[in-house]
Amino acid sequence: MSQVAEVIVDVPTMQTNTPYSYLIPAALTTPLLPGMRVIVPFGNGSRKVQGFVWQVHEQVPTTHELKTIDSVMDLSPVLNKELLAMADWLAKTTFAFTITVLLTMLPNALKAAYERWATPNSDLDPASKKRLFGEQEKIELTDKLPAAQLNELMGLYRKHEISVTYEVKSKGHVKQVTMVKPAMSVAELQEAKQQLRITAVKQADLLDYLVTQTDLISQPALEKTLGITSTVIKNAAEKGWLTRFQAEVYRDPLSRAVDKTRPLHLNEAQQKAVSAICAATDDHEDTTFLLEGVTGSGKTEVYLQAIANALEKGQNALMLVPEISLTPQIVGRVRGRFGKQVAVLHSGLSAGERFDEWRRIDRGEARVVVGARSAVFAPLTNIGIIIMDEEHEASYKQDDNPRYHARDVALWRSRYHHCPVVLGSATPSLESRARAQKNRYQRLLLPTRVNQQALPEATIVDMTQELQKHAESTFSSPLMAAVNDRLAKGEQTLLMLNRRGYSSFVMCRDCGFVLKCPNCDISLTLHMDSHSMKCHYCGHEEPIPQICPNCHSHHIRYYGTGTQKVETELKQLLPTARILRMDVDTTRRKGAHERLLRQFGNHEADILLGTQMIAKGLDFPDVTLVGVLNADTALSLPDFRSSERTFQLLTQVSGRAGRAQKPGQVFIQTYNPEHYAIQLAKSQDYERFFLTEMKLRHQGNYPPYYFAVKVTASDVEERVAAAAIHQIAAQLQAGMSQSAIVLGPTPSAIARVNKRYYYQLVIKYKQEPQLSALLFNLLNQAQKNRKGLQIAIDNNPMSFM
DNA sequence: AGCACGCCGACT
DNA sequence: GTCGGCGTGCTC
Repeated sequence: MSQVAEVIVDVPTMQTNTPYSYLIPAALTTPLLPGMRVIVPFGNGSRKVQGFVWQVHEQVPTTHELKTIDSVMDLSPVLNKELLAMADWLAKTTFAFTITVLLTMLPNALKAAYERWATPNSDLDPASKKRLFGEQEKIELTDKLPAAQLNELMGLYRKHEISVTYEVKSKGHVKQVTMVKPAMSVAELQEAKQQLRITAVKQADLLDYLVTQTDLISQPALEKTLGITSTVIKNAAEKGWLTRFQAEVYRDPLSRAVDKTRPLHLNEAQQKAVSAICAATDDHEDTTFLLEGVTGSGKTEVYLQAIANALEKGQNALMLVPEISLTPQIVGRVRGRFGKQVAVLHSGLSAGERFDEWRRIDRGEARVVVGARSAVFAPLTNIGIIIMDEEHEASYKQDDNPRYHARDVALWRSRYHHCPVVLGSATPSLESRARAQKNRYQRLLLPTRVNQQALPEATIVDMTQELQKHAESTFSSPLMAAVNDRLAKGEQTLLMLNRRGYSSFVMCRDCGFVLKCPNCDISLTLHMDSHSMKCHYCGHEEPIPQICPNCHSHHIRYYGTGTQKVETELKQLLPTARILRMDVDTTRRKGAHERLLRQFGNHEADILLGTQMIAKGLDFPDVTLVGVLNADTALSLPDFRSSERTFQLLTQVSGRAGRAQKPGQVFIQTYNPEHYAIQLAKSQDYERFFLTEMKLRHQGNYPPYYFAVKVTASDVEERVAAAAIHQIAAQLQAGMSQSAIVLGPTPSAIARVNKRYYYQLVIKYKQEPQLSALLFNLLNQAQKNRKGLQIAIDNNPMSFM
């Protein structure tokens, strides 16, 4: 009896979201295993797609003929058993297609690149052939081809006058380098040297080198060390002195040497935490620890020692860090401790570098993985510990399909590997803290800073008062006095602004007209660096208006506050201060982030002005002052998590002050000085915040008391989106129990993005066994509607907006 | 997704 | 009468 492979094909639709059966080619030399990539014929004609082998089993009788796998792309599976099982689970819980999940787990380099090529048949008339193909034998059918030409070619294809072939390629390439090794004995080489003409200096150098060096060396490296050209080496190869061959190399994203670090001495609380975690690793228990430690309490050292223990026991470690704080500082500390066994995965890597790091993990050459959200899918085996730093960070949730939360995946893997998970934070998410309360998680506390330094003293500045005292300014007088004081002392200041861009919008003072994006429901943002107005959602760009397009007045002005504007204002107030600005615009280029931090660390600037990204994980000993310019921005958002976000951000950024010997000071400028999130952030009282916020969540039936699902419908026609969401609401209401609450339907907070209208609803529920099936049913129906209506389901959304 | 099939309007 | 528009259904 022959075998059949069940294949998940790379066609992300609801109808094809199931394995398809294929015959296995008889000529296969290696066994076909689940997790291998294959190329299969799919659909009519000769269309070929990439697929993943899901299962292999004995053939059973079927109603229709099976096609045969075209070719196998891998010698060994790119996805192991664990990752395949996880993909199945993740597709079900996030309402995503299995293929989408599988592709998310792999580096981009392993995704398929599809090509379609057209070749003329013999009965194509010569004139058309000349016109369409010119001198070429075949042309590629891409979207870039003019539509008319593409249509004509497809017409000819239907008439069988041309053929279309499909090619499926792997995007990534294994980097190869030419290696050189001596091919003669020392005596023979010396003999060869005797034969040289006296002027052949370079050849003599090369021979000298070959005589002494028996190790392998790459050709580029050899050329560089000896100062010779490739011609010399080529000639040498022809003369038989040396042989050249291709070898695989890794692109090393961290070529800089890192200083070795040694384990630090632990205080009592740290020691207790490390012991508890190590015991769980040693006993193979899937305990979840919530490591709650104030900023500067030495959480990283706890992580490192827990990782060291797992490595000693022959197990591997996974460490997740938010993208924003995946700074050279953190990576350096891990690399300094564990050296070359560390692989790093983050968005700053090129596709090739990412692929190489992934392969090092896959082959077991890297035993510690440090990375952002998607690193949770690293192909590590035998995991002994999983760490998730800053577990409350919203960036752990992916905001497009599959809408997974890295924390959920980490917990799944911990159950699979029977290993502990450490969720670390100074300000845990309410969900996690509530689970610790119920003893589902084990709580570990680090109550004091390692340097015995008191937490910084925080002052709330009431900006409504400031506004009355003097003209509108971003900076209050107490904050400016403090900044001046640091400048005089030669200490450093962090200033955080809750936004980006120069100013949030442009408004006409005469008629109130605000310049908006033509595609989206959002005002355009002024960017001084490019002298243009940009839409942060669709990327639309247009010139800055000089006169109001509505009433033609010249009184069109900038409103709101952005980092660029604040920087200009700050430079006027403090002409001598050296200011560094760090936001999305100044850190877009690769390595810019790192460079800015190094400059600040080297004391090349007095003030670091930035957005949220300066709040996380930075550790500069000379920073003694932190100013939050606008604490409110997030508070005014109509979302159940806005207080939590504000509290977390303020607490995080306050922790940046006074990390070393000098005491720190914090100023929080706000228009809501009495708000509990701001008051409790001032006193750094996480416990009171937790209790207060939990009470409100309880009253409002919000998570973590209720589960939530957000459903969004979008269409180019507003009516279609609105009608769809109302129909969905009715359908869901009918299928759920009385206790489920539906919020909406309403237009989304940004009701139009990229010429599409968005409508949404949120379901809050305690227990709805039918809901999952209802939602899948919804997706199934939506798929039938081909006119462009899109339905998105976000399980456990990070926000209701 | 991508392709074929099938049923209706404007043309050699 | 046909060419080709796109609405509908299927892909092992």
